Amino acid sequence: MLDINLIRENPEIARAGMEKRGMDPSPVDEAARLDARWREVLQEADALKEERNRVSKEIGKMKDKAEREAKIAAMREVSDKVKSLDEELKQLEEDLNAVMAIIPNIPSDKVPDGFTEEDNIEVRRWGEHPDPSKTYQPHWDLGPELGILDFERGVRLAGSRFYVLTGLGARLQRALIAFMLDLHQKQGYTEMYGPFVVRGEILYGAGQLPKFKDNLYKDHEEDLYFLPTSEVSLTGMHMGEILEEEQLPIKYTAYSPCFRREKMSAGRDVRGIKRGHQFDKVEMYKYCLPEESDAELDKMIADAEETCKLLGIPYRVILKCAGDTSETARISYDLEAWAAGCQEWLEISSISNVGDFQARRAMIRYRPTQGGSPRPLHTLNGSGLGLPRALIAILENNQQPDGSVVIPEVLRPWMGGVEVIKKE
RNA sequence: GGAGGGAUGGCCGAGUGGACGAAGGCGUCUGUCUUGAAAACAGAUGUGGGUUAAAGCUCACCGUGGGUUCGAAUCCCACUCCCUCCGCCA
Repeated sequence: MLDINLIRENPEIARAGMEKRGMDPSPVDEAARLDARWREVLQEADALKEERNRVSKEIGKMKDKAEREAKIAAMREVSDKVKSLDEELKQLEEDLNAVMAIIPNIPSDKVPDGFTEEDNIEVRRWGEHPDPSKTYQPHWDLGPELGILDFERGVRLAGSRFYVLTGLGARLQRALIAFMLDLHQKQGYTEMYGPFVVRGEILYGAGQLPKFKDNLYKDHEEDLYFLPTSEVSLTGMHMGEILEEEQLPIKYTAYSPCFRREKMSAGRDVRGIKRGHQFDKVEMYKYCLPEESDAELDKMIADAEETCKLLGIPYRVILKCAGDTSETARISYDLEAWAAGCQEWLEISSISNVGDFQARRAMIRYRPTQGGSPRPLHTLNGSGLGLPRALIAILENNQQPDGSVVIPEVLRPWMGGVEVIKKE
């Protein structure tokens, strides 16, 4: 949610932001129009309420019966007018909120122009690629051969885009989760574990609703949705709160499964475990002062990179172009892991500075130490990392000529002495 | 699932139709006093919106949403959450 004052005073900035993303900027004008009308009606209603409040107090003290009755009759009329104006206001507010909810965040100046992946910029690379002269099996062949991945049973249980990790496959994923959570704690994040379902208002605050309604799983009778990412619950954690400046920055890490209907990517990435309806993720999240969010973003990118480095996953850092940046973000960097089997770069982490966009929407503010009224703070989120794609990178890149897979050193404490996953 | 009790400001807590944005206490801040601190005393101390150059004026907010009324923290309805007891259950 943008600041309504921006729409009032500098609508051209919001318009330019939408245009940079390749969107039609007319919602900005619509918002400005609704807001102007809203203020007009509000002033009218407030004036009548002032009169009603004032006269009603007088009525309470009146002795003269006739005069009293006359005033009551007059105020009855005023009240009727107030009622109809309030209804109009409510409608205007709903309309305005609906429009404001679809206006995206303004991309930072650092975000390159462009609308597709082609326009993203590679910032840097790290790591040795597996020998390109050799062939590596994609994980959808390798996994079942090693007996650690079962697609048929996933489909039996829940349909397409579901799979089962079996034996050492499940254990490897658990090792990754434990490793990442421990690492993020060392990096200064507090581990959180919360509900995997949340109320609609929490999703709204995080900017998932109304836009991604069709991508969410929902309980059939309660107002509860399955998390599409724990970013949602980490945003909701302090919804409506006023934090003290001294508390900032707050840094959280959380593991959760993520549930996505993937309606918008029907038919894409259907092979393997790259894009399931359910996947696990370890998330990093920060609440910080506005003036510190750029520096905190750089640190978070470094934290995600460290995760890849320790796992020995070769990656590149991508700065996303305006059209490819998520609507809640001012700027997003992706870490893409090289997967030697399917021969592609896989988005393994996406790290964003959201600015005050979610904070404004979720009403998360801080009180400056200097005093003064509460201000919206900044939030950042990043995956650290997505589990299926980390698994893919490890399985495919660490393949040996005999088809076995070497387990990264850092994961072995959780693998019960297993160093290599071999065919039985 | 059944029965009952409750939700008020940073916290505790009073308030059952008009002088209540809300007593009192705690906390916090400022001042007086003091070498300094404590104590005591005095004052201040919510959030959001509109308007305004500013001061100010004004509207809304007592869990949420509706309703009754000239007027609602207070009365009515629905919902949410919390607590206690009973039942059931991982």
